[in-house]
Amino acid sequence: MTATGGTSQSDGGTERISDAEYAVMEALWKRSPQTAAEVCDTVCEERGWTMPTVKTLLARLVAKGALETQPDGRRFLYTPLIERRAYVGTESKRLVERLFGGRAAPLFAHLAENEALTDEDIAEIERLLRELKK
Amino acid sequence: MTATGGTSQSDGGTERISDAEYAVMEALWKRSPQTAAEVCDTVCEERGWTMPTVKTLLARLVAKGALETQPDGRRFLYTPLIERRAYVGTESKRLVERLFGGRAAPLFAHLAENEALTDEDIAEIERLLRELKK
DNA sequence: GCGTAATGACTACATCTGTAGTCTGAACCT
DNA sequence: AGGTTCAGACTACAGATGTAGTCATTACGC
Repeated sequence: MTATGGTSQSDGGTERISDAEYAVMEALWKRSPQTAAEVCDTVCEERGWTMPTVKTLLARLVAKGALETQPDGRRFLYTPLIERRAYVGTESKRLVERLFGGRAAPLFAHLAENEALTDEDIAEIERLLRELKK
Repeated sequence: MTATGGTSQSDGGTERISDAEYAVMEALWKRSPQTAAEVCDTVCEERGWTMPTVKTLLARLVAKGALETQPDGRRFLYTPLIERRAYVGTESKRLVERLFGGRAAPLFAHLAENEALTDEDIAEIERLLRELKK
């Protein structure tokens, strides 16, 4: 289960989560279970969507195995079946594989060159490097 | 001009370069100008494509403004109009924006946690950090 | 000069994605 | 019990993407 493409990832599926679907997942990673209406309250204004869109995306995510449903009266409560950290890790690695031949340092170099690193980032990365060397 | 999505990037277009298109761009970043046949020699076996596929992708990239053509007899020589480093930088930043709220350190943390960093990567990152602090 | 082959132009079709509309039935409310 | 509303199920459609086929023209080779 990965986003936006066609590479095999997990759970026997070849689907990825698209950008729009990801927005829905984010809402549910932040707080779940939620109903479709609640998800819409969270994302519709910000994304300019209406309920039909959210319902479609939810249904697709269920079909992809990314969400599970619990009946709650006449509606469903939606819950993620994949962890955000897993998804984020997969997407990160995919980018590194695709654009940097699997090596993280060139990615880092690009971010550094484009001033995408704050002082805080740098401090934190240094800390992580120290831990890595243990 | 960015890949796989719908966000505005440069040259007045809203198109992104898809995965398949990216493979074609990679061939031309490595060596250009090239004819369609030459590109196919480079990518067709590895990707399991045939000439019509390559020709379509080339035409789409031209339409997207990512490639330019020089007539050479009855065929074109294709040349990238965007630099690999620009594209790679854009995609890197996009991932960071999308999944990490614009902060690079969490991305780094994810890669580190998933053992995506080699000793060489670490050494190189440390070197880059030293330069950044100058 | 003639025949051939290469290649761009154009088309095809399936799938995915983005966004939304319609309908029906059952839960909900009075 | 009856009326209403909500939400899932289903549909729609456009654009993007992946992969490939067909055709016509002209460059190329002999």
